[in-house]
Amino acid sequence: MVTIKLLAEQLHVSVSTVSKALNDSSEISSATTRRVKDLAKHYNYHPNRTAVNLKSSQTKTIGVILPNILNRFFAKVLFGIEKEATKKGYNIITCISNESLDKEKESLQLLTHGAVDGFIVAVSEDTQTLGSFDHFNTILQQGVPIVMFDRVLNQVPCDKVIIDDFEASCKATDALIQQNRKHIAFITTIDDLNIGKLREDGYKKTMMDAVEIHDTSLVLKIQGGEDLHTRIKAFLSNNPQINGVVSADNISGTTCINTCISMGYKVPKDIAVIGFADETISQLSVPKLSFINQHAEEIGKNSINLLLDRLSNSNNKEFVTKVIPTTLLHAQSA
Amino acid sequence: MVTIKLLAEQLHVSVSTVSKALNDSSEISSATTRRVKDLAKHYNYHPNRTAVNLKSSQTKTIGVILPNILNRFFAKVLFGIEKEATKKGYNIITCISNESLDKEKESLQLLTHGAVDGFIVAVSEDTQTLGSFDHFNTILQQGVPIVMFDRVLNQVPCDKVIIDDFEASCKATDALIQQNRKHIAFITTIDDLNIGKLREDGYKKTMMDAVEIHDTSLVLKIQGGEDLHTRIKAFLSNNPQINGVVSADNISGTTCINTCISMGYKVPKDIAVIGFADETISQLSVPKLSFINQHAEEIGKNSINLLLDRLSNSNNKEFVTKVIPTTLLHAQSA
DNA sequence: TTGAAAGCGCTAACAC
DNA sequence: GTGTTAGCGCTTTCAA
Repeated sequence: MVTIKLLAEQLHVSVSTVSKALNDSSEISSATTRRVKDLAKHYNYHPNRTAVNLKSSQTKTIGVILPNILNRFFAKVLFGIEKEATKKGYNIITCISNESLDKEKESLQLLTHGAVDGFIVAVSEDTQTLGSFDHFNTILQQGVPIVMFDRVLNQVPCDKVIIDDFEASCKATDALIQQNRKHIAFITTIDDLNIGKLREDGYKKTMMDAVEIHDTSLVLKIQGGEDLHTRIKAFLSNNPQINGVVSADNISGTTCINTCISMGYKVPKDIAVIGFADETISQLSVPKLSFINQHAEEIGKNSINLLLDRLSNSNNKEFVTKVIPTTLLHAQSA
Repeated sequence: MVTIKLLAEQLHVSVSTVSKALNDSSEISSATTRRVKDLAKHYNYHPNRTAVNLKSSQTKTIGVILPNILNRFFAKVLFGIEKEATKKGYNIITCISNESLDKEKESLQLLTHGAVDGFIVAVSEDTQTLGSFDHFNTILQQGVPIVMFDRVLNQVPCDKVIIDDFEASCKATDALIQQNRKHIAFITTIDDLNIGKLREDGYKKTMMDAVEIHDTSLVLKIQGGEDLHTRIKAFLSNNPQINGVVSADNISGTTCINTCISMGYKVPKDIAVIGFADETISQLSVPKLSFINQHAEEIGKNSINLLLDRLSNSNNKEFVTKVIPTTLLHAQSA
């Protein structure tokens, strides 16, 4: 490894001269600066990150804790975070909690002590179910900032980035109602998450408020491990009056369309479907799924910018909760 | 931040005593060790990672450079890497090259100088197209080990983890031939990647070798940005003799099934489809896609283990290329 | 059994 | 304009 010391020896100057020259200090003559930089280039010298980190007590890296990287939404948020982080000169350490509270705690612990400058996290299912939040507050008290996104904990005082799940679901349901559909079902595989409940509430509220409907019984809750197609098919068979579906997660909408088609329904004529998804998922069905776009990349970008803000302004601003607007995109299924 | 120094002062002992006690050195009396550990727990002391890193000149973190995290295959490999890394006490810094050579170079550069102990990378499309590889060899010469997976560069002497794309494609094609299908098409969206070419070669070889077939003209190459459904529909219309399809990537198989269904074909009766995918993707069509499973998680696990091996055995073993066997999984589309 | 001191690579007061 | 020195938090030799 080539160090400042080596350069100093070769040039018969002191390490501080080299350091200053490398950092374009005005104290150093331009001649010396040139010599130093030339030699540095020649040796392909780059400052040792660890040493710089220790000296500056910051790492220029952010810990990102995700419940599940195989979920396209989280992958996309990560993409957004990485992109913006790189632009701002930060690296990201990714930890996957796999929906487990213990893994989440462990990752926080491990990274807290000097490995990262702050955290971006979407809490695990476990954490949300168990209502556990002490581990976050401990970190916060040590002065390490956290930004939570999507799955957030109200009991933790920190910056947050969310979408208005309730409103988005209202929007989807209402779009179906506007098409004069009266038998609208709600399908969810995320009943155990807060955002799942919010989306269900949005659906129910909209249905209750609609003229001549008031029917909120058409709710299908599917647990992990169950076969989507089988459950949906049975559900549709048992409720032949259904002519619209709101899907709360990012895969059941697609499966719903495919199931409808396989059962001989025309989509959207007989049954219209709206899901929470994105352009890519939309393309996976024929007809293409109409969807609520959550702008996952935007969520990632906002999360890291909120964090970097907090990192640079040590002054204690009020914590903010940023709501990223959703968009209803009419593809072909509604 | 609570440091060893603070503990030492509180206990009226030296920092070295504290350090040794914390590390269970036999030099220190059990009484002192206890006192130190108790106070450490009381203060929730944990060693500063950066300082330990600087001292030990290792970071216990691995740089992972991926072309595209939105591709499910890479997300899954990352999942496998993270899981195994955590088990072995390593963290991972994730960089996304976004298929760009420049970003790939930049990430390597930035992390090389003391930020990570080694790299796991799948090279970008750019890199492969341009045949650029100096940036890897530079890193290697500095003694930082690299493991390449899936998209590998023959010109770079390092450990590699791949699947036998040629063989996998042969296997898929042959399965269709065994069903007495003679008009088998090949659909690809990854024509510009080596693995894409290998899969095409496997298909062609198998077709040429089959009795009474020798027809390898039914190849559909789709570029990024084009609409899959539209292209596939036109292709199938123009070639009504097609009764089998091998899809080279992990989305066109699904779209192909949906397109077939929408055109009134029975799947697999009229047209059978096999893609490169996994259980989750398979579920997105009705009928479910039969697929070549690449065991992405396994690839991740093997990659990091190869890297950690290389990290611990500084002895220069021969570089290995590990081939992870694929599995043909018959779901419902073939 | 404990402590002093050096050093990992770097930066930045402070001297010269 | 350049050099000396201390110190970031830790480990580890060596001395006591």
